[in-house]
Amino acid sequence: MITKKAEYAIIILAELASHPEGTVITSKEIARNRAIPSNLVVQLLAVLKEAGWTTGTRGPAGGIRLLIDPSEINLRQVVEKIDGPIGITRCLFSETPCQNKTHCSLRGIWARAQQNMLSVLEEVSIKDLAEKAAKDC
Amino acid sequence: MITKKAEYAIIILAELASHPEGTVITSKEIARNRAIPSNLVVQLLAVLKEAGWTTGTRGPAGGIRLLIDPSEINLRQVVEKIDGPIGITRCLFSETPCQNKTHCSLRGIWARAQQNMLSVLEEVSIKDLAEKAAKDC
DNA sequence: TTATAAATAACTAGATTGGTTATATTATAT
DNA sequence: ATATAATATAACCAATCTAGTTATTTATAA
Repeated sequence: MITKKAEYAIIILAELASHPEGTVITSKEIARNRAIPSNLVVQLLAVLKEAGWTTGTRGPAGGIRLLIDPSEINLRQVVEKIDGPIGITRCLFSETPCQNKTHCSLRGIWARAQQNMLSVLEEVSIKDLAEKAAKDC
Repeated sequence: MITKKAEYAIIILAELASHPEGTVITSKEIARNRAIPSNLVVQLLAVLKEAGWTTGTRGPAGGIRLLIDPSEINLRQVVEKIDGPIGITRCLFSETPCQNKTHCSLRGIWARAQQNMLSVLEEVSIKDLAEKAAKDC
């Protein structure tokens, strides 16, 4: 399952993308605007920073800003950065397929099902999402 | 995530489907043939029976057999019978979409991704799987 | 130098997963 | 009849994962 943390990370990036370039926003503002527990925002920003997507300046008037073009990050990338590799079954995590003949046939089906799902997430960028949200309201 | 139990249930049904009609196979034989813990096979058969897909006769010379045409059961049905409703995110389980504007936009994307995955599982029946496995070996 | 903000790290309750263990029930071969 | 082979049912458990919380440290603008 895609975790709530991954979903939060996407929302955080969308929030950052929807802010004017050159300006910063504090982690607390993000938390308030999006109703995410403040400490979780901080925790997730650490990972987003490690990915090279965001950066923060400390102290008064400090805050977070995007480092990259939001059209360059897709949802799959964010989910995998937060949750690690995606696998709809445990089977798809193991390197070697198992011996069982039915099981091996299943592996291909799981892989196809998963790829169908991932292709949707790959198609949608943070920018798409931020624009879509703005249009909805 | 689709659990190992659901995967086992699919394998059990495929094993049953690959046996000559009219004959039975014991739960222990299924366990041995497919390398599934024997007690888990029993546990899962209880659910498959409840679904109306299998039945068992007790006593010596007893065993399990399919009650329905294996082309009539698809993988999604089995997974949902064992694991309950499938949801790639927690969001898709809640009835009402949340207030957050980005979040609500996300919901539709999750739903599309999930449906793309499920359609693969819906396309494949237990019969398909049993035949595919036989051909592979 | 002090308030403010990010950054880092460690901890936790509750749920889920993948089983195991124990016991009951039933049908049939002898 | 009765021992036995088989299904059936229920309760339990350790390990892992999830969604957080708590505490501490570091940097910087005023």
